[in-house]
Parts: sequence; C-alpha cells; structure tokens
Amino acid sequence: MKKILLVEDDPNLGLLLQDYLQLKGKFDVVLCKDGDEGLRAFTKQNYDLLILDVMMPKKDGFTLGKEIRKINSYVPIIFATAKGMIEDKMQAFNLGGDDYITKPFRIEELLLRINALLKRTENSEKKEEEKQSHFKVGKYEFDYTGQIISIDGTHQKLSTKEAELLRLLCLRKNEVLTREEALLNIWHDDNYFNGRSMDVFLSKIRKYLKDDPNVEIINVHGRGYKLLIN
Amino acid sequence: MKKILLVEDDPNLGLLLQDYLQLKGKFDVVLCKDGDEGLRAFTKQNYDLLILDVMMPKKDGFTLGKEIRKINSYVPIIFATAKGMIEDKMQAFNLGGDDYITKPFRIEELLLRINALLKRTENSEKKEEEKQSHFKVGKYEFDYTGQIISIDGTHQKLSTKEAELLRLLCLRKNEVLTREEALLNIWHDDNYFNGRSMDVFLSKIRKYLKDDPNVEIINVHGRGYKLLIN
DNA sequence: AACGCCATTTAACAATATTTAACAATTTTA
DNA sequence: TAAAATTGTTAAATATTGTTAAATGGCGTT
Repeated sequence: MKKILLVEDDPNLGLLLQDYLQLKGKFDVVLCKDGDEGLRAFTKQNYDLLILDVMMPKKDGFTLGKEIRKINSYVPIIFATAKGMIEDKMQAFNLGGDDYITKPFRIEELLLRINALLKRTENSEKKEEEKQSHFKVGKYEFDYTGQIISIDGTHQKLSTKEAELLRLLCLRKNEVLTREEALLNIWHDDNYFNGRSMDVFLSKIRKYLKDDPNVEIINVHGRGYKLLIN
Repeated sequence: MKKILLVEDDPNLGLLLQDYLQLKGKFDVVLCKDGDEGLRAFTKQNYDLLILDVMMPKKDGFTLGKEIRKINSYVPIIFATAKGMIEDKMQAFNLGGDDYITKPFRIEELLLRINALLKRTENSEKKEEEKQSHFKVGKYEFDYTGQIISIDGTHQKLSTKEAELLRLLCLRKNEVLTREEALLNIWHDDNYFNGRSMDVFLSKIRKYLKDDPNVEIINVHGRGYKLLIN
C-alpha cells in the first residue's frame, strides 16, 4: 500500500482528508499537524507522496518542502495553497514540487492529482523490470527486441507474436503464465479464436526449443503454461 | 518564442486568452475554434504546448488529445474542463495528458500551469531528440536536414519522404515505430494507400542500409517497424 | 506549352505472418 | 469408462508486408 504523508494544521480538515484518502484511496496516510512534526515523520520512514499545506503557523509548507527536498529530491509533493496566492504557487513550481492544489478544493480532485502523480513517478521506476529484452533459456539466447533465438551458432528468426509469447513465458519462467494474461497482453482480447491461435504459436515455439532437452513448455490444464528450465 | 496551440470553441474566451497569453506570456498563440481545425493546425507545425477545451461541439478535447498523442507522444497538453467533471479529468490523466484546469479559472493560474509544464518538458530528453538532425546508424551517418546518408566515404542522397521516415525510425531506434504514427507524422493521413506508399519507401531505405549487417529494420506485424542497431 | 527530371503514388505480384479449420491427443468430468 | 472439454498439431485460408515496375504529378528549363 502506498504511504502518504499529510501535513495540515487544521485538525478538522486534516482528519477528514486522512479518513477519505484511507477509505477511498486505499492509502496509508500519516497526518502531522505542523512542519516540524512533518519533517520528523518524513525522516523516520519513506513515503510515496507528500501533501503539504502551505499556510501553517509554525513552519509553512514551502519551507518544509525545501527541507525535505534536501533529503530527498524525487518524492512527489502536492502543495495545498489558498486561492489567489499566485506568488506562492510560483514558488511551488520553482521548488521542483510536482503539483499544487488550490484551497478550497474538491476532495476528488486531490485524489486525482495524487493518483496522477503516483502514476507518473511509478512508471519511471517500474518500467525497467519489464524492459528486459535479453533472456537465457537453457542453452538458448533469446533477444526479444531483435525477435531472434540462437543456440550454438545458429539463429532462428521469430515472428512478432512468437517473440511476444516467448517473452511472457520467460518473464514467468518456472511459474504459470495464464492463458488469459497472455491473450490479453498480446491479443488484447481473450476469445476462443485468439486462444486457438495462441495454441498454434505455442506449438511453433516448442519446435524452436526442441534442441535443448532441459527446456520445456508444459501445459497447466485449464490455466496456462509453464516454461521449465532445468 | 514558444508556440502554443489553443483550441477553444467560445470565440470570446478564445480571443481573450489568446491576447492575454501573447501579451503577458510572450507566447505565440494560434487559436482554433474546433477539434478538426486544431488537428489540422497541429500537423502543420510544431507547438510547444497545447491548451484544449474539453467541451466542444464537433469534437471534444479528449478525442482531439488522443488523436494528437498518436502523432506526438510528448507535447504537453492542458485540458480545460468544466467544474465537477471528475470522470473527464480521470480520462485526462489516463491519457497521459500533462495537466488540466477547471473552468472557470483565473487566467494567471493558467499562465502558471503553462510555465510549469513548459519548464518540466523543456529539458526533457525527448524534446531534444526531436530537434536532432544528425544520427549514427551503425556504420552510417544520417543527416536528416541535408537528406543524406553516408558510409565509409560514399554518400547517398535521400528524398524528403525517405529522410523523414528514416528520421522517425532513428528517433525510435530499437523500439516500435507505429505505422500509424509514421503515417500521421509524415503523410498526415493513415489510409491504405499512404500505407502502401510507405512500404515502398521502407523497401528503399532497407536497400540503402544493406551495407552494414548490424543495421536492420524489422517488421512488427500489425503494428509497425523497429530499427535495430547492434 | 512542351520537355525532361525526379519524387511519389499506384498497381501487380511475391513472400510472410496470422488466423481459421480440421482432426488427433490428452485431461477432466460425470 | 464414455462424454465433454481442453490442448496439440498440421494444413488451408486470409491478412499483412516486401519488392519491383509502371503511372502520376510537381517543378524548373527551354
């Protein structure tokens, strides 16, 4: 679950937001009532996103944001600022803060901005895993981008669909790759005919892989396939 | 000067915004009064940022945004949406659109969001790439502006379309360049015949590139092409 | 306007990739 | 164990892409 640090001095608004975001947004929300408390909380653990009220008595949200940025330069921040405080908004963006929201705001809008920001930062990290393009399959080398598998010195070109299917199998090697997942991923529709089409490609891939007895694609009846590599 | 494309069906608001942004923001603002006009304007030249009204009679802003995203995946977009249209906002973010603003808005807020977005995208890599004119393609050197590829000492002139297509392939090297994207970018219309025309150019480009075995353009069936460079 | 030159499009046919169909083999269900 | 459902395999049908050549269109020159 995503962790959010909310720093808001108004306890009414703070608690309301905390509840709403926990219930509706399924976030783990820590609420702090001033900047110092917020900074301490931030140093204690990692958060996925921060929501900082700008107008706070002891330490304002921008100051807090600047302090936090010294510690962590990437965590996304949403500043909540009063309407018409244009200069403040300026500051927010100059700080490298990722978004702001004008008070009073609709709570759904906040939720949307949160999700948008999280999404933006998420797939800057996440994509790396899925981006793998080169796989070892027993004695085979499989280059997904180049759509080629090689064994010893010989190469075999793969068609696009063959390569995509083999890639998914590799990503789930020794685990079940669900028929549904494969179909939705590659064909974007898991109807009967696409399923039969996939069976044809599986048959072809098995042929390509027959030269290493330690590599095998087994069927998990009713569920999908496993690429076994010994 | 930064170029902004503003698509807004209400002429009063549209002209007001145009004037304000030109005067105060020092932007070069092109105003279109509906989605079709907007799309045409977009294909004619490059813009640094788009402001799309969501509620428009003929073609709504989201639809337009989606169409534009097919041609250009990085240009920042601000959607202007009516207050409370939460679902629409959702769509905006799911689309990869970079920001939205709720109508009615204060014009200074729009200006702020514009500057923030421009700043964010200014030093993004992708934009730099789009300006790039000189590419290394294996042993080849490709000069897009000069429409020439060279290998060893020999030069080969390229036609305009050949150069444009090769440029797109270079920008997406080792990734898929969608047929649709290429067609919309170069031909501004992805009908069947333009597609066949493109196939002819691809064939020609492959011939030009045949002298380096580490360079290859492979087809991704039903989607597009990948320029592979080892 | 008429000509040649070149870029681009269209047409025609070839080669591949994918889907569908047909039938066999296997696994589950009853 | 028989029937039903799922999967395996091969071949035919369809769709997409590759290649070459001919037709078209733009543009400068005469």
